[in-house]
Amino acid sequence: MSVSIEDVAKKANVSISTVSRVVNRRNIVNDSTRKRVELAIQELNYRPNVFARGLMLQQSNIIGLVLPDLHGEFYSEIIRGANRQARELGYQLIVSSAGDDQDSNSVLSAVSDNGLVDGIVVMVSEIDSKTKTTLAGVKIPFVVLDGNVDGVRHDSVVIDQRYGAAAMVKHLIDDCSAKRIVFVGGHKTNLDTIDRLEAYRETMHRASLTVGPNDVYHLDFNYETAYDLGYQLVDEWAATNAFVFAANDEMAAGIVDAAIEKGIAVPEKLRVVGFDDTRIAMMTRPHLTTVHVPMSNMGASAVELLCKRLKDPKRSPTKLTLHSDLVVRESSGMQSVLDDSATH
Amino acid sequence: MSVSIEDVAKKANVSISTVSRVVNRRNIVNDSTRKRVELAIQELNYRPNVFARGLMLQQSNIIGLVLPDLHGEFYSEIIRGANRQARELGYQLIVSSAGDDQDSNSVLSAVSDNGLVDGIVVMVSEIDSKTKTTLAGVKIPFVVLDGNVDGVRHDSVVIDQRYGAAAMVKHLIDDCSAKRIVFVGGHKTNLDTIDRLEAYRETMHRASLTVGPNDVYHLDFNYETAYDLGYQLVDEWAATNAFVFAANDEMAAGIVDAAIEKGIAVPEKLRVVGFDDTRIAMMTRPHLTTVHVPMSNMGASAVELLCKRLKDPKRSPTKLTLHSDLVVRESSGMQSVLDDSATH
DNA sequence: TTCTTTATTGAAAGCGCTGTCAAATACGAA
DNA sequence: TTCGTATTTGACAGCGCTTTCAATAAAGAA
Repeated sequence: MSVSIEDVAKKANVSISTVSRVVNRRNIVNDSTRKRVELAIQELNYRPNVFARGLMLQQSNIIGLVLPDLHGEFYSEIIRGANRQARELGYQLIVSSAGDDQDSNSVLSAVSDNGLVDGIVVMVSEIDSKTKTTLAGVKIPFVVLDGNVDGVRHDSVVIDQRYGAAAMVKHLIDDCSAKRIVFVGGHKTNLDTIDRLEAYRETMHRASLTVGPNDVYHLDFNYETAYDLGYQLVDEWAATNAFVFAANDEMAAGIVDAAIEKGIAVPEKLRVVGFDDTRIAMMTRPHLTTVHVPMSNMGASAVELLCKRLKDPKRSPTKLTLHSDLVVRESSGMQSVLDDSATH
Repeated sequence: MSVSIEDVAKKANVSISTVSRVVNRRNIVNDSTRKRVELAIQELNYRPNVFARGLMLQQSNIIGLVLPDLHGEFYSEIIRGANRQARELGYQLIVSSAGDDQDSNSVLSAVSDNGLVDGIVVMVSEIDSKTKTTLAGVKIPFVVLDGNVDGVRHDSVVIDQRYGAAAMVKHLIDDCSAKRIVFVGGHKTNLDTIDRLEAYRETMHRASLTVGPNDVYHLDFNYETAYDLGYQLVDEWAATNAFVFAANDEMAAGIVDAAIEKGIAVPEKLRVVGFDDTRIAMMTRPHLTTVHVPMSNMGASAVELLCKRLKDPKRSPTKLTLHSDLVVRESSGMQSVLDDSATH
């Protein structure tokens, strides 16, 4: 069906070895022969069969990207960054979502065990022992995105979220005179939630502010649930002059909307801030004060790291830390000098 | 390195043929042998090498998804739907963005010519003769998403956007008493823009309303540019009691924000509506009246159609039309009875 | 008993490619 | 002339798998 190396060889009147050499720019092939072969390749529009090649070389130039979900701006940006970087380095990207129907472990092993991909970028939103076992059993290089798996050698790309979260809480306390801050996170076991929550607690503690029993909520990072929660509690929050620190922009937007729905002005009566600095932060009214997370860069860096390891399997495991930064906009109730640059 | 069929054969004390038969559930293998082989497979955690298999079978169970871009909610949802459906049907998905650095044609031929993918879902935002030529040269099955390429046999999934756009314009005229409607679209050559613009013109014409020389703008579907345009024109629009029909939610959000920034209340002083019904439509204040486009479903349907053709190469080309629907929310200035269901 | 028929298994070809090794050729040196 | 040394090319093994075809064993028919 497709044109094979043999067709080219016949057309150029050489052996398949010679064609292979021309294609792979291996040992020197005589100039005139090379030109003949190249012409034949072009005329037949020949492209080496990836399977035959993969079978010989034991590599595919494909890398896998396994995410907890594919939903929303956050993952979209990661995919985008990863895809761009992969192409740049000559790789194809296979995207998988772990959370859908099957558990992440089966997806992971399915992707890694059949030889299709040379390596994997995997993002784990929570690490249980099962995930750990699966990951430990993965025999091809992988880099963990936004997480760390103790006891298993691997590269990783992480965000210094604690810094960003602490900066945010500090901003609310120092610049906006917050006395009470309510934290709305994702699931209790979610890694990002844990980091951000801890930084929040620590910073509160350091400022001698208490975290009350009704000051921490665990939702699921979605707009709708945050809206529902907000709809119930927004009055109380406004009455007690509480600030709301949501662990992502979507939830912040949900709470903002709930407040406005109930006639509570943001930021005048209630201050709400988010996390991630997705496009949502700029599309909600008022614009969200948030913490910038370099999403696209995360994807790209993870791919880059993986490809480096693919090239040099015995380099020592690297942990790349990307920075998160406070972005002050309107929803925290303080028009800052930073605003201009943040608007960009 | 990896465990091969031979390892399994040795362990189970049979020939590789038998192992292959067990794996592929082919001819009946004796029960006791089968169990022995299955045990060996499990113990060794054997998975057939995709390259060897692909080489024999001439198929990979991988399909390609080529999109104009990977940015934002819209494409994110398409990827999500496509990915879910692909997995369900036993396929892997390779995602590529065409627009980034290289032109879509080179991406397309790169993806299709090396045998890696069994078929392609391709979304083209505009069709020039070059794209057409490339597409005509693709030798594997492909389905065109949200577009049609004359003269080339292929399946396609399209949205009846004209219907949705017309319904929107009618809504603005009939329910909201619009006399002037400004259309803000994407590039002039963009297929979606063309469809929506034409439906807009036609519906305006039918209602005996004129489309003035300053009533149509061509931007790029982005929030920022729409914000900028809005910032300049929002006063005039409000003064002339104009409605704004943006060709996607992002641009609508940008215009809404520009208006609010300038102290023009939406929808009281200016009415703005969007298109696509992305999550953005629910996250902007006021919530956007928009046209629902089944994004996730588009991805899923395209994949499904492709897989059907892969199974039965000689079925006649199918054109699947998905429906778009008006979703009335607040930004068009009319609280409708539909609102409840739309909020969902 | 001998011949068919059926169930089960193994041997081996080959998918398209890379890479090793040896063959063929050319050319200058001894 | 004969030999050594590059230079260039082709033959062929084999990557891990599927699949055809033949071999073997088991079981019934004649």
